[in-house]
Amino acid sequence: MPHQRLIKRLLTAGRLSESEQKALVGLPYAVRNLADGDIAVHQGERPSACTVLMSGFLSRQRVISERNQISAFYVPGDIPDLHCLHVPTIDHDLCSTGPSTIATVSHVVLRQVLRDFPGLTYALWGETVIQAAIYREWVENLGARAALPRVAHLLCELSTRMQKVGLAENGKMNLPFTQADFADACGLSVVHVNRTIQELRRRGLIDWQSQTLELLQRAELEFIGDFNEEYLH
Amino acid sequence: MPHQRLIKRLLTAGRLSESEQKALVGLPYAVRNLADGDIAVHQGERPSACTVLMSGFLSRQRVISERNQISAFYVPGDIPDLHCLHVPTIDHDLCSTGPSTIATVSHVVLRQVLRDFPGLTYALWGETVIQAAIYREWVENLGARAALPRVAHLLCELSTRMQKVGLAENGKMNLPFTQADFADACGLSVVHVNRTIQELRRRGLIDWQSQTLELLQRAELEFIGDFNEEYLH
DNA sequence: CGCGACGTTGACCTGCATCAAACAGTGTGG
DNA sequence: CCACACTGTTTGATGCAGGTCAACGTCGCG
Repeated sequence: MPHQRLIKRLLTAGRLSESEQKALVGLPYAVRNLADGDIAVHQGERPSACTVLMSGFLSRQRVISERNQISAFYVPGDIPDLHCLHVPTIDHDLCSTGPSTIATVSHVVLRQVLRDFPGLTYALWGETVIQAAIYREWVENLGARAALPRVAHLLCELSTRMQKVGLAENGKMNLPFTQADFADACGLSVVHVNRTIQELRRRGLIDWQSQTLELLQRAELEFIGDFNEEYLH
Repeated sequence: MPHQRLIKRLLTAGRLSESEQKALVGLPYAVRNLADGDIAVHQGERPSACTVLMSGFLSRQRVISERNQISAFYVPGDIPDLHCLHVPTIDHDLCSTGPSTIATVSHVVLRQVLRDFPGLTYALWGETVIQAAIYREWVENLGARAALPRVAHLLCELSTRMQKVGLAENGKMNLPFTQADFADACGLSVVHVNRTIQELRRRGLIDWQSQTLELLQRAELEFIGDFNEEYLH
């Protein structure tokens, strides 16, 4: 299995033994490069392998009442279709935002390793637990927050997750998302997202241009977005 | 561990072996009865046991920007704080809606059994996977649907989940929820939920009075709410 | 009988959607 | 090197779904 980000996280989170680490690292995988807009996994597919995002971004999306709703963003190290080990079909598209690289790990092989190393099963379960916590936050974000805090919260979340895999420094990172992506994720219109972002800029909270996002005043953003990073640990 | 609903579901879903079943059934637990509004687990707690809902309903809630946002409903057989095996603190209140009965199973004991029976670990991971799928649906529901389909979708989900644990027949079930609960879950105001429900009644789709909900025209409700029950399997 | 929780109704208001058009940046072909 | 097409951002005008406020109805309960 592709090491780097994922493994690093599992190591800190799951406290894997030597042999478990080796088994994980030794998993065979195939690499695939995706261009912006490419779909890694299609809605309705019954994948026979798990996808590990190695670089770039994927978004989980589906058309709901004529809107394209994004229900998750994935950063390097994430395994967006991990749940397919349990549930045969995936009911969303996993779409590359900007270019990305993914690794696929066969279910059959992975299942065998999980049987041999129960500690790995537990660790991957932990990954699902974190993803679930993120969904919960999104539910609250969409259900209870107005546009400005909603966008602020999402910015904080992305920044924190990128930081955790070493892809952001001081809240500065490369983000190939368009405002339309944010609109789809936040359940807002493009126009309103645009105005919201301008407001954040006007207040001197963010600098976002040419695919580079910088959070200029983290604390203030967290305050506005009512953000507490604990759920991401 | 308390049998009934939960075990039945795990058995069908996870294909447990004889010994795993026995281990699960043999888990010691304590029972607690809750009244309407009682809080089973408080936000910020670091529970040392998992909660299995045996009868009644729990809702996961937290105050977000001065609104009480509900991010999940739990029906008998669910384990609302299962993730606390992985993450120490729970960041929501688990609140009883109507009277309910819960069983608590010590983390220490549970962890030991999971070590001894890896198949159980896998099966409980599957529970987390389903919960995550439900969150995803809620994200989409809140992000993309107007009030009427949003409420319709939630009704369909609750009905299906109740049916799966044998607590609904022909879409008829006991539901102690108030319209305010639905408002908190759907991110709508009480007033608007009221009008939405009246619209559903007017169309002859539901009958909901004195804590009894009946879906009169399942197919039409599913159509309106764009509901597909597959994610609950 | 009175109180409190819940449901219902009407009037009014607003945050965000929608529509439309212009602008800026970037890649492509002639 | 320019014309243009295309994608993404920005701005303005207008509309509406759903929020808010306020009051009343209704039922169960101490």
